[in-house]
Amino acid sequence: MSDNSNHESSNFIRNIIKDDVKNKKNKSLVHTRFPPEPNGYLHIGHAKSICLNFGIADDFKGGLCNLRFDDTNPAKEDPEYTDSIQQDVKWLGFDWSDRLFYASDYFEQLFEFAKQMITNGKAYVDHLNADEIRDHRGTLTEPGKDSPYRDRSIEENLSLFERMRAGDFEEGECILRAKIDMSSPNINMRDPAIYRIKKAAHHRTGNNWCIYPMYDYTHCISDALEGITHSLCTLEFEDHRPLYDWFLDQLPVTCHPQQIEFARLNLNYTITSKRKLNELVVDGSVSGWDDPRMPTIVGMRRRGYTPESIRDFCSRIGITKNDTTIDVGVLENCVREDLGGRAPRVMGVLNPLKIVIDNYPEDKSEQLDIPNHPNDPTMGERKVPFSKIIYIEKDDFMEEPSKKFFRLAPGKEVRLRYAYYIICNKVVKDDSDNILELHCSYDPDSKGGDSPDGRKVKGTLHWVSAEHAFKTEVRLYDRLFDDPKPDSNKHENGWKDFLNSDSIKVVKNAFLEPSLKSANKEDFFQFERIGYFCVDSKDSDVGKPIFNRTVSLRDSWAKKQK
RNA sequence: UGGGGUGUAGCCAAGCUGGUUAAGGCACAGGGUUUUGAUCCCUGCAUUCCCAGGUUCGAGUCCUGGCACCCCAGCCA
Repeated sequence: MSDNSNHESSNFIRNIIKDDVKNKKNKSLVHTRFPPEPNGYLHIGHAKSICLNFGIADDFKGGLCNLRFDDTNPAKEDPEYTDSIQQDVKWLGFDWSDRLFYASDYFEQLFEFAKQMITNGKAYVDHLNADEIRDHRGTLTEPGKDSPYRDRSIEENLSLFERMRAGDFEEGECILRAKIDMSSPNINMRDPAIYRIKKAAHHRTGNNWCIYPMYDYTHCISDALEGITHSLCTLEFEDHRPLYDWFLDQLPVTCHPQQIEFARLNLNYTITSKRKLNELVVDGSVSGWDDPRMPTIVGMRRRGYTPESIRDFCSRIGITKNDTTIDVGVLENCVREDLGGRAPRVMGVLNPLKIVIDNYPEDKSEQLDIPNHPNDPTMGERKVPFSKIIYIEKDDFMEEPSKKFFRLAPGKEVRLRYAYYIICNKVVKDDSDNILELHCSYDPDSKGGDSPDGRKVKGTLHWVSAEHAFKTEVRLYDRLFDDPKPDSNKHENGWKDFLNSDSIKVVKNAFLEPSLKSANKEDFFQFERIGYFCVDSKDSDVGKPIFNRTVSLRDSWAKKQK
């Protein structure tokens, strides 16, 4: 199996950690965490973070990585997501062992810490409403103003905060805020909210709470409580770092993790925004979070991407603070490379053209022994039936070929892969000039695809015996968007205008070699000369697999045609 | 116009405390092998590191000054 994930190239975060280990910081321990909010499905951008966090833990002796759900907003979170996230991380090949945590596990502790902050004069209950708070916050260039409630006594704050917990106030009536500095040039430091009232049931704590802690307050404490050494997050949290450090400095925690930020993943022709992906699901643009066109982990899995290929991708793109956009071609190349080495080869005709081999006996058929992989004999062979009537791909025939076309044409000889040489003698058409079938003759001496006289044929075509063909549905997927930046452009009607109308083409009756009838869900193959396909995990039945195209083969001929 | 970041090829990205011909991958272009126009294998692809000055025997790496782009004004994360 190909797997480069253990041979990460250096990046600035690894370098920092390497130094920390060398300098015996944190007793030379490395402990990271992957902290998703369970409010949606994981996507390729999360894979980058997962590979970074778990990858680093794997690379350093004794390193650990926790899985922690950042579940502080009951309005948006759901067990559907905690389940899928765990499956996805596992499927990607990572293991959090017994270290599965929830921020909600810390609610009681978080509450106690908040009371301590009040006691220390570092937090207060503010009765300004949301609009007033915004007005008091100031702007990017102007300082904010203190709330009139900022100097309430410790006793009053304590009692008010207890009453918030007890449910004495309505949502929006008041919040607990940190008392820092309303004139800080960093807006995050202008007395940020710590607790807000939300009378909503939480997926784990039920109705135990009607106040919920905010991210900035919860995250750093959760990290500290778990003994995290390096807290890796994306760039937009960079100016939250002073707050992260401030909270930990106020509290009696013995661990103070180092937050390090890196750039999130952007892919061209792709959208990675939970909100927008959700919109596609809700409005029916795709069939669900696991639609094979989605950049979600479940979607990519169903499309035929392997964990190995995704990990390889993540290691190739690197980790920096540069705001960059990766070419999806890199991703596609990663699956091709992985599957190229280990996908069994098979033959299937998607767009059939009938061929009658005139000199092949009427009722004869034979079982040819065909290797499952041209470059890897250990993958064995299979039997593929051959007979008088076969199908080839329509594109593989041209009545009036250009000089560079070396597939089948009238009077031309080609090889049927692993079978025989055939030569085209006659083109049969209907009244409106459509080609109905081709009549060819074969060379019995060329069995297997070689002729004893050593004559060369340039073209080799895949084929399927008509009477033996297994007919099933094949789906040809393409990019979901046809614009490289569907996200950023201010197109009149928004990003959905860039949805690619050809992102799925369904071939209802593809003609596949019969061995494919017994393929199982998630099995992958290379359909020779076409691309990589996998058995759809949802819509397939035993004996009736349906195939999804993961990615096409590189096609320099098609490229030349343009 | 406040604060925080980033600028190395078409797209990513190494480049440790300044030292030699500026890694590697993707893409692209040529050539070879080939029973997949696939794979594989060669070869080419930044006199130059956002720009301008400066320090130095020597700068992508240090200094100064510009410029460009990204993020921040949720009781979201």
